[in-house]
Amino acid sequence: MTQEVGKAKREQIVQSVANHLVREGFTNSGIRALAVSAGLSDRMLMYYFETKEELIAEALALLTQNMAAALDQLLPERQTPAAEIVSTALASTQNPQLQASLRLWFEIVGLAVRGTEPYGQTAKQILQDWEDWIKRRLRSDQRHRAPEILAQVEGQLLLQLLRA
Amino acid sequence: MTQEVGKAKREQIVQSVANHLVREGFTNSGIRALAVSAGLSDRMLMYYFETKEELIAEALALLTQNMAAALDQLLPERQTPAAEIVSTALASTQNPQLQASLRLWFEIVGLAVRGTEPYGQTAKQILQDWEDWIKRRLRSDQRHRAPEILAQVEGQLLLQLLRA
DNA sequence: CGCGATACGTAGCAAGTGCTACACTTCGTA
DNA sequence: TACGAAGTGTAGCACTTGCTACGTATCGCG
Repeated sequence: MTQEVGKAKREQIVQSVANHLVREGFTNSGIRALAVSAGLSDRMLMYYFETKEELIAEALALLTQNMAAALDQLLPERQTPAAEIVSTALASTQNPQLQASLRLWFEIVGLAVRGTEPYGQTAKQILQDWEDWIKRRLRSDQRHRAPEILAQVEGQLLLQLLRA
Repeated sequence: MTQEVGKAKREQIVQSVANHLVREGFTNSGIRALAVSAGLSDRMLMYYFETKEELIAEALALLTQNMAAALDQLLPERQTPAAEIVSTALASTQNPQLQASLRLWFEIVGLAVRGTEPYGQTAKQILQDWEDWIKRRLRSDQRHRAPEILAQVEGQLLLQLLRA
């Protein structure tokens, strides 16, 4: 079971690993590369985390939170027409930081479709966050359109990233 | 450079590898596993193909063709309202064979967003095939909507596969 | 002081990766 | 029938993967 020791250090490591994942993606993210990014030895990584999967899961959870927060900053929470929600979401590819996160998102999707954890759960959570974000900006009588709008956003983002 | 020998055998190997990829995805698709699926030794795989990348690229090219053919069978080539195009495309997740191909597609996307070849080129090609498929079914005055419809389809497929 | 928990370095293992060296047979053709 | 190309088996290399064994330094606390 996971130890309760070195909480502050753990959190700092998780933050470093999250940054690494956004920058590099999942290729070249072995424990040695992650350890370098976090400024310690791979030996220490396995000291603070029982398995690599545990480490990745925590980093992804952190990124999920950050992503949700970034979304909220993107557009104030008020009644907004669907078209504006879509165009605002699409504009996020202009921001290099957000674009890197989106690349990572589609990598997670690629892993999640095979059902491998923790990617499946992470993907569902992120999708839910997107949908909630959209719902909070739609007029109440429009909320049922959220999934359709989400699909439009995801599809357009995919096209934008692949056609770059 | 690639040799011109054993063309028939090569094609049969490529077919086997393509089937393997659809079934298994890219994880557990090392040359040894691919060799077993193709019914020969990994040694022979490297005899017919200079690198693994060459083999994968050819298998993906074959799958791209097959996918385009499968799409054409899905809906006859005639003027069709956008909504029907979308719903027909979405119904493809009901067919297990097509669903497996779609999973692979999103895996390819995950690799392509980092620009790693041959996935980037393959992804662009498949996207183009989808778009052409849609265009051929739209009234001429509706063709400009093809990218938007494609986005809707891709987004809905993503949601369907992830929420399963 | 002494002792146990926390923290860390060095080295390495077992399995898997793409790929290769070398020896051998089988075969079509001249 | 001889000879070179095509085809194949056995073994292994160099490297990366996640993870571990073992020893030691440091620290708070009784």
